[in-house]
Order: sequence, then structure tokens, then C-alpha cells
Amino acid sequence: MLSKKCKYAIHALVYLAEKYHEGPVHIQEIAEKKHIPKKFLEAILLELRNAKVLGSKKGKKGGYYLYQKPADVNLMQIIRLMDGAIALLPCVSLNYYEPCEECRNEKTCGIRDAFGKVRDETLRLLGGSTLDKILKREKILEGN
Amino acid sequence: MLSKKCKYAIHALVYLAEKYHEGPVHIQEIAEKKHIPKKFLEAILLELRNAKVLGSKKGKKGGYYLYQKPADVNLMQIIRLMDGAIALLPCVSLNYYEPCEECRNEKTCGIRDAFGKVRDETLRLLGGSTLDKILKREKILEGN
DNA sequence: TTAAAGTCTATAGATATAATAGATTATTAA
DNA sequence: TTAATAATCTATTATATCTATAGACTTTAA
Repeated sequence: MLSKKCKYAIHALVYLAEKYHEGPVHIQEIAEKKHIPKKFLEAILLELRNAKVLGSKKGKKGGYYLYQKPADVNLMQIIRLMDGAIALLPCVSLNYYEPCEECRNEKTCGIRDAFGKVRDETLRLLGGSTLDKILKREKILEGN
Repeated sequence: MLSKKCKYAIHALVYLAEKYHEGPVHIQEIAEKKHIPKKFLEAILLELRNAKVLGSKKGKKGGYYLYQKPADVNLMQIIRLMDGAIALLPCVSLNYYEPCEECRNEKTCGIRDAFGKVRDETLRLLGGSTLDKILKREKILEGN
């Protein structure tokens, strides 16, 4: 399971992708529309800003906006930023690798092999899920 | 990421699958071979026994053994038992579903759609990973 | 009848998650 | 230039979960 922090981040980013051409959006607005605790959302957006996913503007008429194009931000990036590893086991993680105490030989471990395949498929799907595509898919589903 | 509890469970089960025809195996032996804290492993095996994945025998010559055939136990079952939901979001979980506060319409939510696909692929791969296949795959990899 | 091994209950410590509070800084517009 | 607005930053709290351990009890085989 993803953390709530990560889920909130994703919803906030999709919201900001919808408003990509409308200038900075207040934290307050996102928090209300998406039912996210405002102070918690503050911390999340700040982290996304420090990671150059979002930009911000202080003061009146301030707020947050997508720093990158909606087609350039995908779920894989966001999850890695918020929650860390995507793989289910440390020994198959690309970004957070840690060796396994339990297995004698990592190269031939059948468990590692199975979870490696899960990781590959997950990364393929999450990496292909851009904010752009999520919005487009939403439009299609709403059309039915 | 899976919990250590779940990782330990998987390693212990694969070990017991290797010894499927050799009668009960001591906790002590599994703990030593797989470098798992013995007392923690006790609790894990007991839980697997209560779920009818393992059987046990008390006293001298006692120990744990697979209650089901190695071909009938897969990673999906084990993860659900140990860690709960496999889906990354509660709103796409089959066994631990919870509605989402953030989205207006679950049916048309693009985020939900994306994570639904991840869940489908993950379940397909984990459901197909039986103890049997894990062992066979290990043999093949060792052959190289 | 004794040693070995699983069963059960309880609990402790560490870590992560989720959320909140309040002071500070930057910006805009009047 | 000043008042209002909104992000920034630091600190703190509460809760939950994870990981592991302790010890008494029960069952079984030799």
C-alpha cells in the first residue's frame, strides 16, 4: 500500500495538471477540493517543489503550479519521491537495493526471480502513467 | 515493500517445500538456515498453521510441514495472509477495499484506473508464483 | 519421566505515519 | 508604504505498525 502522503501527492498533482495553464493554485483550494488536511498538504507540496516537480509563488496571487509538463511527470517518479522503493523486496529494488540475509545465492534465488518480474511490470505500468494520460483517460471514462 | 514478517514467511515456506517429503522440520533448523530470529519465526509459522498453510507436530520429532502441496501455495496467498492488501490503493483492493475521500467519481477516476492495471498484473504474476515453480526456477538458474 | 519442541500470552522498543501549531518571509495591491 | 495574503520553515505530538523477545504451558517420543 502507498502511504496517504503519496496518495495525497498524486491527487494534488493531477489537480494541478488540470489547471496547468491557469497559474498558481492555492494550497487551500487543493485541500478543500480533494479533502486533504491542509497542513499535511503543505509539507507534501513543499517536498514536491524541492524536487522540482512543482514551482511556487509566495504572497497574494501565490500558490503552486506544475514545474514540468503533465506529460513529463509519471506515477513512478512520484511514488519514489514520496514512499521510496517500488519493488516489493529490497533485493530487487533498483533505487533502494539491499542484499538479502535469507538467500545463499542472489543470482539463483527463485523468490528474487519472481519478485523481479513483478517489479518490471509495475515499473512499466507506473512509468507509463503520466499526469497527462491519467487526465485523458478520465475524459474517456467520463464520456461513457 | 513487504514486511520482514512476510519475507521471512516466504523463505520459510520455500524451505519447507524443498523438504516436502521429509516430515516435520524444526523451527530451529529453519531459523538457522535462513537467518531468521527464532521467536519471530515461531509466531509466523503459527499464523501460517492457523491458516491451514502449514501443519505442525508437537514434542520430540515434532516441527512444521507444508499442509498443502507446493503447487497449491502461491505468493499472492502468502502476502495477503501476512501483509494484507496487495493493491497499492485501498480503492482498487479486492480484499481490503475502502472508498477514496479524494475522488468525486470512482468509476471515472483516472488514478484508480492506472492502479487497477498495476493490481491486475501484480496479482497475475504473484498468483502464478507457486512454491513449486519457485523451486523449479531455482534449479534452472543453478544449472547455468 | 525427562528432554525436546510447538503453543500461547504478553509486552517492549524502534520506527514510520499522519497530522498540527506557530513564527517567518515574500508578494501583491490599495 | 502598509495591510493582507499565502507560501516557508521548524518543531512537536499522537498514533500505529513493525520487529523482536520473554516466559509459562502443553504435547510427544524415547
